[in-house]
Amino acid sequence: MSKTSGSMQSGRRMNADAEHARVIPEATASRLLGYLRVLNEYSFGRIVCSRDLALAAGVDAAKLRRDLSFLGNYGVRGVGYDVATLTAEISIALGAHTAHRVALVGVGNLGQALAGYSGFAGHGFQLVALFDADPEQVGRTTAGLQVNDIADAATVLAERQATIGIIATPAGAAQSVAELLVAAGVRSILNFAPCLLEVPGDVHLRQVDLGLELQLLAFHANSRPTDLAHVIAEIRSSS
Amino acid sequence: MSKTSGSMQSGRRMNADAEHARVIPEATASRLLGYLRVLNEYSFGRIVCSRDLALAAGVDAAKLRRDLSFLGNYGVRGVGYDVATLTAEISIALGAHTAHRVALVGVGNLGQALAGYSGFAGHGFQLVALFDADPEQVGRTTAGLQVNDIADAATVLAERQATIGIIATPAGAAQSVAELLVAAGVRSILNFAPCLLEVPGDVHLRQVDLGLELQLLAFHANSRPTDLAHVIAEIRSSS
DNA sequence: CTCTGTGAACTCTTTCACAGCC
DNA sequence: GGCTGTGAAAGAGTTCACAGAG
Repeated sequence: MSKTSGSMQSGRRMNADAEHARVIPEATASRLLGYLRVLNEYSFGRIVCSRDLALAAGVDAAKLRRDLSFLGNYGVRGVGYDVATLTAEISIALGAHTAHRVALVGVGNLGQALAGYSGFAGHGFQLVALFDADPEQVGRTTAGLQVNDIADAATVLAERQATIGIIATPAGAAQSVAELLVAAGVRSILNFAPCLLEVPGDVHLRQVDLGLELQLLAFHANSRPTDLAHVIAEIRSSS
Repeated sequence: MSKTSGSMQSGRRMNADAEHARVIPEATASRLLGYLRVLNEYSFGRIVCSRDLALAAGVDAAKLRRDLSFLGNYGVRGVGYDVATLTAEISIALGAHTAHRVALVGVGNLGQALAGYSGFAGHGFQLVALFDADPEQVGRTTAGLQVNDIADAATVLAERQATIGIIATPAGAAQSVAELLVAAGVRSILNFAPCLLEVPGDVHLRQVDLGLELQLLAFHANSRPTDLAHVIAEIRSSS
Protein backbone atom coordinates (compact mmCIF):
# COMPACT_ATOMS: atom_id res chain seq x y z
CA MET A 1 0.00 0.00 0.00
CA SER A 2 2.40 2.61 1.12
CA LYS A 3 5.22 3.17 -1.23
CA THR A 4 8.07 1.01 -0.23
CA SER A 5 10.52 3.82 -0.17
CA GLY A 6 13.70 3.80 -2.06
CA SER A 7 13.93 1.76 -5.12
CA MET A 8 16.07 4.57 -6.41
CA GLN A 9 19.13 2.48 -6.29
CA SER A 10 17.77 -0.90 -6.94
CA GLY A 11 19.53 -3.91 -5.61
CA ARG A 12 21.51 -5.32 -8.45
CA ARG A 13 22.64 -7.93 -6.09
CA MET A 14 20.25 -10.74 -6.08
CA ASN A 15 21.10 -13.82 -4.29
CA ALA A 16 23.44 -12.62 -1.61
CA ASP A 17 23.19 -15.85 0.23
CA ALA A 18 20.77 -17.88 -1.80
CA GLU A 19 19.30 -20.12 0.83
CA HIS A 20 16.15 -20.03 -1.22
CA ALA A 21 13.84 -17.54 -2.70
CA ARG A 22 12.31 -16.32 0.54
CA VAL A 23 9.94 -13.82 -0.98
CA ILE A 24 6.45 -15.17 -1.28
CA PRO A 25 4.20 -13.00 -3.42
CA GLU A 26 0.98 -11.80 -1.88
CA ALA A 27 -1.23 -13.69 -4.32
CA THR A 28 0.67 -16.87 -3.68
CA ALA A 29 0.50 -16.53 0.10
CA SER A 30 -3.27 -16.46 0.13
CA ARG A 31 -3.45 -19.55 -2.02
CA LEU A 32 -0.92 -21.43 0.07
CA LEU A 33 -3.33 -21.23 2.95
CA GLY A 34 -5.93 -22.84 0.75
CA TYR A 35 -3.58 -25.68 -0.15
CA LEU A 36 -2.86 -26.22 3.50
CA ARG A 37 -6.54 -26.61 4.20
CA VAL A 38 -6.95 -29.14 1.42
CA LEU A 39 -3.84 -31.04 2.47
CA ASN A 40 -5.36 -31.58 5.89
CA GLU A 41 -7.90 -33.83 4.26
CA TYR A 42 -5.28 -36.12 2.79
CA SER A 43 -3.59 -38.65 5.00
CA PHE A 44 0.04 -38.06 5.83
CA GLY A 45 2.36 -40.34 3.93
CA ARG A 46 0.32 -40.10 0.78
CA ILE A 47 1.63 -38.63 -2.41
CA VAL A 48 -0.46 -36.14 -4.32
CA CYS A 49 0.13 -34.69 -7.75
CA SER A 50 -0.31 -31.06 -8.69
CA ARG A 51 -3.36 -31.73 -10.81
CA ASP A 52 -5.35 -33.37 -8.03
CA LEU A 53 -4.33 -30.92 -5.38
CA ALA A 54 -5.06 -28.01 -7.66
CA LEU A 55 -8.49 -29.38 -8.48
CA ALA A 56 -9.33 -29.74 -4.81
CA ALA A 57 -8.12 -26.25 -4.06
CA GLY A 58 -9.91 -24.68 -6.98
CA VAL A 59 -6.93 -23.43 -8.95
CA ASP A 60 -5.17 -24.75 -12.00
CA ALA A 61 -2.18 -27.05 -11.87
CA ALA A 62 0.36 -24.70 -13.40
CA LYS A 63 -0.46 -22.02 -10.87
CA LEU A 64 -0.15 -24.45 -8.02
CA ARG A 65 3.25 -25.63 -9.16
CA ARG A 66 4.42 -22.06 -9.58
CA ASP A 67 3.18 -21.26 -6.09
CA LEU A 68 4.95 -24.22 -4.57
CA SER A 69 8.14 -23.41 -6.43
CA PHE A 70 8.49 -20.30 -4.25
CA LEU A 71 9.02 -22.60 -1.29
CA GLY A 72 11.75 -24.67 -2.87
CA ASN A 73 11.85 -28.02 -4.63
CA TYR A 74 9.79 -30.34 -2.53
CA GLY A 75 8.12 -32.28 -5.32
CA VAL A 76 9.41 -35.36 -7.08
CA ARG A 77 9.26 -35.35 -10.86
CA GLY A 78 7.11 -38.02 -12.31
CA VAL A 79 5.60 -38.68 -8.90
CA GLY A 80 4.15 -35.74 -7.04
CA TYR A 81 4.35 -34.16 -3.61
CA ASP A 82 4.52 -35.91 -0.29
CA VAL A 83 1.60 -34.70 1.79
CA ALA A 84 3.48 -34.58 5.07
CA THR A 85 6.48 -32.74 3.66
CA LEU A 86 4.39 -30.28 1.74
CA THR A 87 2.20 -29.55 4.74
CA ALA A 88 5.25 -28.89 6.85
CA GLU A 89 6.95 -26.68 4.29
CA ILE A 90 3.92 -24.54 3.66
CA SER A 91 3.36 -24.14 7.39
CA ILE A 92 6.93 -23.05 7.88
CA ALA A 93 6.86 -20.65 4.96
CA LEU A 94 3.72 -19.00 6.25
CA GLY A 95 4.86 -18.95 9.83
CA ALA A 96 1.79 -20.94 10.74
CA HIS A 97 3.80 -22.60 13.48
CA THR A 98 4.09 -19.51 15.63
CA ALA A 99 1.23 -18.77 17.96
CA HIS A 100 -0.58 -15.48 17.85
CA ARG A 101 -2.38 -13.82 20.69
CA VAL A 102 -5.52 -12.12 19.48
CA ALA A 103 -7.63 -9.37 21.01
CA LEU A 104 -11.12 -8.88 19.67
CA VAL A 105 -12.96 -5.59 20.08
CA GLY A 106 -16.71 -5.52 19.62
CA VAL A 107 -18.75 -8.54 20.64
CA GLY A 108 -21.90 -7.79 18.68
CA ASN A 109 -23.14 -10.40 16.28
CA LEU A 110 -20.11 -10.19 14.06
CA GLY A 111 -17.72 -10.21 17.00
CA GLN A 112 -19.37 -13.26 18.48
CA ALA A 113 -19.28 -15.01 15.15
CA LEU A 114 -15.55 -14.34 15.05
CA ALA A 115 -15.00 -15.34 18.66
CA GLY A 116 -16.74 -18.61 18.00
CA TYR A 117 -14.85 -19.23 14.80
CA SER A 118 -13.73 -22.80 14.99
CA GLY A 119 -10.62 -22.47 12.89
CA PHE A 120 -9.28 -20.11 15.50
CA ALA A 121 -7.38 -22.31 17.88
CA GLY A 122 -6.78 -24.85 15.18
CA HIS A 123 -4.32 -22.63 13.38
CA GLY A 124 -2.16 -21.12 16.03
CA PHE A 125 -4.46 -18.35 17.13
CA GLN A 126 -5.34 -17.80 20.72
CA LEU A 127 -8.04 -15.40 21.67
CA VAL A 128 -6.76 -13.65 24.78
CA ALA A 129 -9.05 -10.68 25.26
CA LEU A 130 -12.53 -9.46 24.38
CA PHE A 131 -13.69 -5.87 24.61
CA ASP A 132 -16.86 -3.92 24.12
CA ALA A 133 -18.11 -0.47 24.93
CA ASP A 134 -21.66 -1.59 25.68
CA PRO A 135 -22.19 -2.00 29.47
CA GLU A 136 -24.74 -4.63 28.58
CA GLN A 137 -22.01 -6.78 27.10
CA VAL A 138 -19.22 -6.09 29.56
CA GLY A 139 -18.87 -8.90 32.07
CA ARG A 140 -20.59 -11.50 29.91
CA THR A 141 -18.67 -14.55 28.85
CA THR A 142 -18.19 -15.61 25.25
CA ALA A 143 -15.94 -18.31 23.91
CA GLY A 144 -14.65 -18.86 27.42
CA LEU A 145 -13.54 -15.30 27.93
CA GLN A 146 -15.04 -12.49 29.91
CA VAL A 147 -15.81 -9.33 27.97
CA ASN A 148 -13.85 -6.36 29.24
CA ASP A 149 -14.76 -2.72 29.06
CA ILE A 150 -12.91 -1.06 26.22
CA ALA A 151 -12.02 1.68 28.70
CA ASP A 152 -9.77 -0.81 30.45
CA ALA A 153 -8.05 -1.82 27.23
CA ALA A 154 -4.67 -0.37 28.14
CA THR A 155 -4.40 -2.32 31.39
CA VAL A 156 -5.83 -5.56 30.12
CA LEU A 157 -3.77 -5.57 26.94
CA ALA A 158 -0.59 -4.77 28.80
CA GLU A 159 -1.20 -7.91 30.79
CA ARG A 160 -2.39 -10.19 28.00
CA GLN A 161 0.17 -9.24 25.38
CA ALA A 162 -1.90 -9.51 22.22
CA THR A 163 -0.08 -9.06 18.94
CA ILE A 164 -3.12 -9.14 16.67
CA GLY A 165 -6.25 -7.06 17.04
CA ILE A 166 -9.61 -7.58 15.41
CA ILE A 167 -11.99 -4.67 15.18
CA ALA A 168 -15.65 -5.62 14.87
CA THR A 169 -17.18 -2.41 16.12
CA PRO A 170 -19.40 0.12 14.35
CA ALA A 171 -17.50 2.38 11.98
CA GLY A 172 -17.65 5.35 14.30
CA ALA A 173 -15.68 3.64 17.03
CA ALA A 174 -13.11 1.93 14.87
CA GLN A 175 -10.48 4.65 14.65
CA SER A 176 -10.24 5.22 18.38
CA VAL A 177 -10.18 1.49 19.00
CA ALA A 178 -7.35 1.14 16.50
CA GLU A 179 -5.39 3.78 18.36
CA LEU A 180 -5.92 1.99 21.65
CA LEU A 181 -4.72 -1.26 20.15
CA VAL A 182 -1.66 0.31 18.59
CA ALA A 183 -0.79 2.07 21.81
CA ALA A 184 -0.98 -1.29 23.55
CA GLY A 185 1.56 -2.78 21.21
CA VAL A 186 -0.65 -4.49 18.66
CA ARG A 187 1.10 -4.47 15.29
CA SER A 188 -1.46 -6.23 13.11
CA ILE A 189 -5.09 -5.26 12.81
CA LEU A 190 -7.96 -6.89 11.00
CA ASN A 191 -10.70 -4.32 10.56
CA PHE A 192 -14.30 -5.25 9.82
CA ALA A 193 -15.69 -1.77 10.33
CA PRO A 194 -16.59 -0.17 7.00
CA CYS A 195 -14.21 2.75 7.29
CA LEU A 196 -10.67 3.77 6.60
CA LEU A 197 -8.26 3.50 9.51
CA GLU A 198 -5.20 5.61 10.04
CA VAL A 199 -2.40 3.66 11.62
CA PRO A 200 1.36 4.14 11.90
CA GLY A 201 3.39 2.74 9.03
CA ASP A 202 4.74 -0.18 11.00
CA VAL A 203 1.28 -1.48 11.80
CA HIS A 204 -0.10 -3.96 9.33
CA LEU A 205 -3.72 -3.34 8.53
CA ARG A 206 -6.14 -5.56 6.71
CA GLN A 207 -9.61 -4.51 5.78
CA VAL A 208 -12.61 -6.78 5.32
CA ASP A 209 -15.71 -4.99 4.19
CA LEU A 210 -18.81 -7.15 4.04
CA GLY A 211 -20.95 -4.48 2.44
CA LEU A 212 -18.37 -3.87 -0.22
CA GLU A 213 -18.21 -7.55 -1.05
CA LEU A 214 -21.95 -7.61 -1.49
CA GLN A 215 -21.87 -4.57 -3.73
CA LEU A 216 -19.10 -6.04 -5.84
CA LEU A 217 -21.14 -9.17 -6.26
CA ALA A 218 -24.10 -7.06 -7.34
CA PHE A 219 -21.89 -5.18 -9.76
CA HIS A 220 -20.95 -8.37 -11.50
CA ALA A 221 -24.53 -9.56 -11.45
CA ASN A 222 -25.52 -6.34 -13.14
CA SER A 223 -22.76 -5.88 -15.56
CA ARG A 224 -23.12 -9.14 -17.31
CA PRO A 225 -26.74 -8.87 -18.41
CA THR A 226 -26.40 -5.12 -18.84
CA ASP A 227 -23.53 -5.49 -21.24
CA LEU A 228 -25.62 -7.82 -23.23
CA ALA A 229 -28.66 -5.55 -23.17
CA HIS A 230 -26.45 -2.72 -24.22
CA VAL A 231 -25.13 -4.57 -27.21
CA ILE A 232 -28.64 -5.57 -28.20
CA ALA A 233 -29.84 -2.00 -27.88
CA GLU A 234 -27.05 -0.80 -30.11
CA ILE A 235 -27.73 -3.35 -32.75
CA ARG A 236 -31.39 -2.49 -32.68
CA SER A 237 -30.88 1.27 -32.86
CA SER A 238 -28.55 0.99 -35.80
CA SER A 239 -30.92 -0.95 -37.97
CA MET B 1 -7.73 5.14 -26.04
CA SER B 2 -11.10 5.94 -24.73
CA LYS B 3 -13.03 9.03 -25.50
CA THR B 4 -16.69 8.38 -25.06
CA SER B 5 -19.33 10.68 -23.75
CA GLY B 6 -20.39 11.31 -27.25
CA SER B 7 -23.39 9.18 -27.92
CA MET B 8 -21.47 7.89 -30.78
CA GLN B 9 -23.52 5.85 -33.07
CA SER B 10 -21.88 2.57 -33.61
CA GLY B 11 -22.38 0.31 -36.53
CA ARG B 12 -24.39 -2.80 -36.26
CA ARG B 13 -21.32 -4.91 -35.72
CA MET B 14 -20.54 -5.75 -32.17
CA ASN B 15 -16.84 -5.48 -32.78
CA ALA B 16 -17.14 -1.82 -33.63
CA ASP B 17 -14.92 -0.05 -31.17
CA ALA B 18 -17.47 2.58 -30.40
CA GLU B 19 -18.30 2.40 -26.73
CA HIS B 20 -15.01 2.15 -24.91
CA ALA B 21 -15.42 3.20 -21.37
CA ARG B 22 -17.62 0.26 -20.56
CA VAL B 23 -15.10 -2.21 -19.27
CA ILE B 24 -14.26 -1.58 -15.66
CA PRO B 25 -11.36 -3.64 -14.32
CA GLU B 26 -11.99 -5.64 -11.21
CA ALA B 27 -9.50 -3.71 -9.11
CA THR B 28 -11.04 -0.44 -10.18
CA ALA B 29 -14.58 -1.56 -9.41
CA SER B 30 -13.80 -2.30 -5.80
CA ARG B 31 -12.19 1.10 -5.36
CA LEU B 32 -15.06 2.92 -7.03
CA LEU B 33 -17.29 1.69 -4.24
CA GLY B 34 -14.87 3.26 -1.81
CA TYR B 35 -14.99 6.57 -3.64
CA LEU B 36 -18.75 6.47 -3.56
CA ARG B 37 -18.70 6.05 0.17
CA VAL B 38 -16.36 9.01 0.59
CA LEU B 39 -18.36 11.16 -1.81
CA ASN B 40 -21.42 10.71 0.38
CA GLU B 41 -19.68 12.75 3.00
CA TYR B 42 -19.21 15.72 0.71
CA SER B 43 -22.12 18.01 -0.02
CA PHE B 44 -23.59 17.88 -3.48
CA GLY B 45 -22.63 20.88 -5.56
CA ARG B 46 -19.12 20.93 -4.21
CA ILE B 47 -16.09 20.41 -6.37
CA VAL B 48 -13.40 18.06 -5.20
CA CYS B 49 -9.98 17.46 -6.67
CA SER B 50 -8.38 14.09 -7.16
CA ARG B 51 -5.80 14.64 -4.47
CA ASP B 52 -8.33 15.31 -1.74
CA LEU B 53 -10.68 12.57 -2.73
CA ALA B 54 -7.84 10.11 -3.05
CA LEU B 55 -6.55 11.02 0.39
CA ALA B 56 -9.96 10.48 1.91
CA ALA B 57 -10.36 7.16 0.15
CA GLY B 58 -6.90 5.95 1.06
CA VAL B 59 -5.43 5.65 -2.43
CA ASP B 60 -3.08 7.85 -4.38
CA ALA B 61 -4.24 10.54 -6.76
CA ALA B 62 -2.92 9.03 -9.96
CA LYS B 63 -4.71 5.80 -9.28
CA LEU B 64 -7.92 7.59 -8.56
CA ARG B 65 -7.75 9.55 -11.79
CA ARG B 66 -6.98 6.39 -13.71
CA ASP B 67 -9.95 4.69 -12.09
CA LEU B 68 -12.29 7.54 -12.92
CA SER B 69 -11.04 7.67 -16.47
CA PHE B 70 -12.70 4.32 -17.06
CA LEU B 71 -16.04 6.00 -16.58
CA GLY B 72 -15.44 8.79 -19.06
CA ASN B 73 -14.33 12.38 -18.76
CA TYR B 74 -16.30 13.82 -15.93
CA GLY B 75 -13.60 15.98 -14.42
CA VAL B 76 -12.70 19.53 -15.32
CA ARG B 77 -9.03 20.29 -15.84
CA GLY B 78 -7.63 22.80 -13.48
CA VAL B 79 -10.69 22.46 -11.29
CA GLY B 80 -11.69 19.00 -10.20
CA TYR B 81 -14.76 16.79 -10.09
CA ASP B 82 -18.30 17.85 -9.34
CA VAL B 83 -19.47 15.76 -6.40
CA ALA B 84 -23.00 15.28 -7.67
CA THR B 85 -21.97 14.31 -11.18
CA LEU B 86 -19.28 11.98 -10.01
CA THR B 87 -21.57 10.29 -7.53
CA ALA B 88 -24.13 9.74 -10.23
CA GLU B 89 -21.66 8.44 -12.77
CA ILE B 90 -20.06 5.98 -10.39
CA SER B 91 -23.46 4.75 -9.31
CA ILE B 92 -24.50 4.21 -12.88
CA ALA B 93 -21.28 2.49 -13.81
CA LEU B 94 -21.58 0.11 -10.90
CA GLY B 95 -25.27 -0.45 -11.39
CA ALA B 96 -25.83 0.74 -7.86
CA HIS B 97 -29.18 2.08 -8.95
CA THR B 98 -30.78 -1.28 -9.50
CA ALA B 99 -32.31 -3.04 -6.52
CA HIS B 100 -31.26 -6.52 -5.54
CA ARG B 101 -33.31 -9.05 -3.71
CA VAL B 102 -31.18 -10.99 -1.27
CA ALA B 103 -31.72 -14.34 0.41
CA LEU B 104 -29.59 -15.15 3.44
CA VAL B 105 -29.00 -18.71 4.57
CA GLY B 106 -27.75 -19.34 8.08
CA VAL B 107 -28.83 -17.01 10.85
CA GLY B 108 -26.17 -17.88 13.37
CA ASN B 109 -24.02 -15.06 14.71
CA LEU B 110 -22.52 -14.24 11.37
CA GLY B 111 -25.84 -14.44 9.59
CA GLN B 112 -27.46 -12.12 12.10
CA ALA B 113 -24.58 -9.71 11.80
CA LEU B 114 -25.17 -9.67 8.06
CA ALA B 115 -28.94 -9.39 8.38
CA GLY B 116 -28.50 -6.43 10.65
CA TYR B 117 -25.92 -4.81 8.42
CA SER B 118 -26.97 -1.22 8.17
CA GLY B 119 -25.56 -0.52 4.74
CA PHE B 120 -27.94 -3.11 3.40
CA ALA B 121 -31.02 -1.16 2.46
CA GLY B 122 -28.97 1.95 1.97
CA HIS B 123 -27.39 0.64 -1.19
CA GLY B 124 -30.16 -1.00 -3.11
CA PHE B 125 -30.24 -4.31 -1.32
CA GLN B 126 -33.41 -5.76 0.01
CA LEU B 127 -33.33 -8.76 2.26
CA VAL B 128 -36.28 -10.89 1.17
CA ALA B 129 -35.73 -14.26 2.81
CA LEU B 130 -33.93 -15.84 5.74
CA PHE B 131 -33.26 -19.55 6.11
CA ASP B 132 -31.78 -21.87 8.67
CA ALA B 133 -31.68 -25.59 9.26
CA ASP B 134 -31.84 -25.30 13.05
CA PRO B 135 -35.44 -25.81 14.30
CA GLU B 136 -34.50 -23.52 17.16
CA GLN B 137 -34.04 -20.66 14.72
CA VAL B 138 -36.88 -21.37 12.32
CA GLY B 139 -39.85 -19.16 13.04
CA ARG B 140 -37.87 -16.51 14.87
CA THR B 141 -37.81 -13.01 13.50
CA THR B 142 -34.64 -11.13 12.65
CA ALA B 143 -34.30 -7.86 10.82
CA GLY B 144 -38.04 -7.84 10.29
CA LEU B 145 -38.15 -11.20 8.57
CA GLN B 146 -39.23 -14.57 9.76
CA VAL B 147 -36.66 -17.32 9.48
CA ASN B 148 -37.77 -20.13 7.16
CA ASP B 149 -36.76 -23.72 7.25
CA ILE B 150 -34.13 -24.39 4.62
CA ALA B 151 -36.22 -27.40 3.59
CA ASP B 152 -38.81 -24.96 2.27
CA ALA B 153 -36.27 -23.02 0.28
CA ALA B 154 -37.60 -24.01 -3.13
CA THR B 155 -41.13 -22.79 -2.42
CA VAL B 156 -40.17 -19.65 -0.57
CA LEU B 157 -37.55 -18.59 -3.08
CA ALA B 158 -39.88 -19.21 -6.00
CA GLU B 159 -42.21 -16.72 -4.40
CA ARG B 160 -39.68 -14.12 -3.24
CA GLN B 161 -37.54 -14.05 -6.35
CA ALA B 162 -34.13 -13.45 -4.85
CA THR B 163 -31.25 -12.85 -7.25
CA ILE B 164 -28.46 -12.81 -4.70
CA GLY B 165 -27.77 -15.45 -2.10
CA ILE B 166 -25.58 -15.20 0.97
CA ILE B 167 -24.33 -18.37 2.59
CA ALA B 168 -23.43 -18.03 6.25
CA THR B 169 -23.73 -21.65 7.27
CA PRO B 170 -21.12 -24.10 8.54
CA ALA B 171 -18.83 -25.42 5.82
CA GLY B 172 -20.51 -28.80 5.73
CA ALA B 173 -23.86 -27.40 4.68
CA ALA B 174 -22.63 -24.84 2.19
CA GLN B 175 -22.50 -26.95 -0.95
CA SER B 176 -26.05 -28.26 -0.67
CA VAL B 177 -27.30 -24.78 0.19
CA ALA B 178 -25.56 -23.42 -2.89
CA GLU B 179 -27.30 -26.01 -5.02
CA LEU B 180 -30.67 -25.09 -3.56
CA LEU B 181 -30.06 -21.44 -4.27
CA VAL B 182 -28.92 -22.07 -7.82
CA ALA B 183 -31.91 -24.30 -8.47
CA ALA B 184 -34.14 -21.49 -7.26
CA GLY B 185 -32.69 -19.09 -9.78
CA VAL B 186 -30.07 -17.28 -7.73
CA ARG B 187 -27.21 -16.26 -9.99
CA SER B 188 -24.87 -14.56 -7.54
CA ILE B 189 -23.64 -16.07 -4.32
CA LEU B 190 -21.57 -14.62 -1.52
CA ASN B 191 -20.11 -17.49 0.48
CA PHE B 192 -18.78 -17.06 4.01
CA ALA B 193 -18.34 -20.75 4.70
CA PRO B 194 -14.69 -21.73 4.62
CA CYS B 195 -14.95 -24.19 1.77
CA LEU B 196 -14.87 -24.39 -1.97
CA LEU B 197 -18.23 -24.33 -3.71
CA GLU B 198 -19.03 -25.95 -7.03
CA VAL B 199 -21.49 -23.91 -9.04
CA PRO B 200 -22.46 -23.77 -12.69
CA GLY B 201 -20.39 -21.45 -14.85
CA ASP B 202 -23.08 -18.82 -15.17
CA VAL B 203 -23.35 -18.34 -11.42
CA HIS B 204 -21.14 -15.67 -9.99
CA LEU B 205 -19.48 -16.74 -6.80
CA ARG B 206 -17.61 -14.65 -4.30
CA GLN B 207 -15.77 -16.07 -1.36
CA VAL B 208 -15.07 -14.32 1.93
CA ASP B 209 -13.00 -16.34 4.31
CA LEU B 210 -12.56 -14.79 7.72
CA GLY B 211 -10.09 -17.38 8.90
CA LEU B 212 -7.96 -16.93 5.84
CA GLU B 213 -7.86 -13.18 6.35
CA LEU B 214 -6.64 -13.69 9.86
CA GLN B 215 -3.96 -16.10 8.76
CA LEU B 216 -2.80 -13.75 6.03
CA LEU B 217 -2.50 -11.02 8.57
CA ALA B 218 -0.44 -13.29 10.75
CA PHE B 219 1.74 -14.19 7.81
CA HIS B 220 2.59 -10.58 7.22
CA ALA B 221 3.14 -10.01 10.89
CA ASN B 222 5.69 -12.79 10.80
CA SER B 223 7.35 -12.12 7.53
CA ARG B 224 7.87 -8.42 7.79
CA PRO B 225 10.64 -8.45 10.39
CA THR B 226 12.34 -11.15 8.35
CA ASP B 227 12.09 -9.16 5.16
CA LEU B 228 13.51 -6.18 6.90
CA ALA B 229 16.40 -8.09 8.33
CA HIS B 230 17.07 -9.42 4.91
CA VAL B 231 17.08 -6.02 3.31
CA ILE B 232 19.34 -4.64 6.00
CA ALA B 233 21.72 -7.50 5.54
CA GLU B 234 21.87 -6.85 1.82
CA ILE B 235 22.47 -3.16 2.19
CA ARG B 236 25.17 -3.81 4.70
CA SER B 237 26.94 -6.38 2.60
CA SER B 238 26.84 -4.21 -0.49
CA SER B 239 28.33 -1.05 0.93
C1' DC C 1 -0.79 28.82 -12.11
C1' DT C 2 -3.87 24.13 -10.92
C1' DC C 3 -5.67 19.91 -11.97
C1' DT C 4 -7.28 16.24 -15.29
C1' DG C 5 -6.52 12.50 -18.55
C1' DT C 6 -3.38 9.32 -20.46
C1' DG C 7 0.82 7.36 -22.99
C1' DA C 8 4.51 4.84 -21.42
C1' DA C 9 7.25 2.34 -18.23
C1' DC C 10 7.16 -0.72 -14.72
C1' DT C 11 5.80 -4.41 -11.52
C1' DC C 12 3.00 -8.17 -10.28
C1' DT C 13 0.48 -12.28 -11.68
C1' DT C 14 -1.10 -15.81 -14.73
C1' DT C 15 -0.61 -18.94 -18.43
C1' DC C 16 1.84 -21.69 -21.80
C1' DA C 17 4.88 -25.06 -23.03
C1' DC C 18 8.63 -27.81 -22.58
C1' DA C 19 13.16 -29.51 -20.64
C1' DG C 20 14.50 -32.73 -17.36
C1' DC C 21 13.86 -36.31 -14.01
C1' DC C 22 11.30 -40.49 -12.44
C1' DG D 1 4.37 -43.33 -19.97
C1' DG D 2 3.61 -39.32 -15.84
C1' DC D 3 4.96 -35.29 -13.31
C1' DT D 4 7.67 -31.30 -11.60
C1' DG D 5 10.02 -26.91 -12.11
C1' DT D 6 10.71 -22.94 -14.78
C1' DG D 7 11.89 -19.86 -18.79
C1' DA D 8 9.29 -16.99 -21.64
C1' DA D 9 5.18 -14.66 -23.15
C1' DA D 10 0.95 -12.54 -22.03
C1' DG D 11 -2.02 -10.03 -19.19
C1' DA D 12 -3.48 -7.13 -15.24
C1' DG D 13 -2.59 -3.42 -12.35
C1' DT D 14 0.20 0.51 -10.79
C1' DT D 15 3.02 4.52 -11.04
C1' DC D 16 5.36 8.23 -13.44
C1' DA D 17 5.34 12.32 -15.70
C1' DC D 18 3.65 15.48 -18.79
C1' DA D 19 0.55 17.52 -22.45
C1' DG D 20 -3.16 20.28 -22.40
C1' DA D 21 -7.58 22.34 -20.71
C1' DG D 22 -9.33 25.96 -17.63
